[in-house]
Amino acid sequence: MKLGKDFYTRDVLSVANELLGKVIVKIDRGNMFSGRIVEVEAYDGSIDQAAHTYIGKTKRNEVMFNEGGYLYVYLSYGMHYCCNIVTGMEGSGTAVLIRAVEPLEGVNRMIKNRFPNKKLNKKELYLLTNGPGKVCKSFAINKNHSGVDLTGDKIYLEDSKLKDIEEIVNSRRIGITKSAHLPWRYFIKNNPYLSRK
DNA sequence: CCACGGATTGGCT
DNA sequence: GCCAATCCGTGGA
Repeated sequence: MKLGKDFYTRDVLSVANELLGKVIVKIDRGNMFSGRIVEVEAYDGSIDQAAHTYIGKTKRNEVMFNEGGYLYVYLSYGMHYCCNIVTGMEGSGTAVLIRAVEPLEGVNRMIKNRFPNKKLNKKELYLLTNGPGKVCKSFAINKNHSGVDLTGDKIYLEDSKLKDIEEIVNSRRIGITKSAHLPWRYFIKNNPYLSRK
């Protein structure tokens, strides 16, 4: 079942927690990609200097000020796209970065997107979507998808339960220097598709 | 106008 | 473990 508006228009930390285990789906001209979310990070412009929205509304970050339920995509280090789930009420400037997923459907096409001329062995399959840039590359998500309505049918999330044995843990966020102490990275303990242990 | 640096990745040591 | 690649948003002159 597709997650509705109410799921997204809540506080960012609750959404971040509950995104774990949910399935992100992209349908592009009949091609379906899907993956189970296993690692996320929360960003909150009101108190978090690492959030793009901390400096106020600009052309780049305006989508992140939408009400919850939109996709915010930005270019990282000049070469990788990263995608976020916008949360909260309009103007809150909060979002959850998707850092890693477990590939489900469309795996062969993901491999093509990530490694155009390469055959993968079993170990390399774990490198397909274990990082925010890798997820976007596999799913062919780019800046054109920034602002996509997640209650539509291009990109959306499906409800799904965590397995009984799975445990959610948290840590500091990865790759930032500002507000680095905030423990806003959430992930499924011991999942093989994490970007880091 | 220009300089700086970042929510990353992959290849090499 | 270290570091280059590569772009553009942002802020200061």
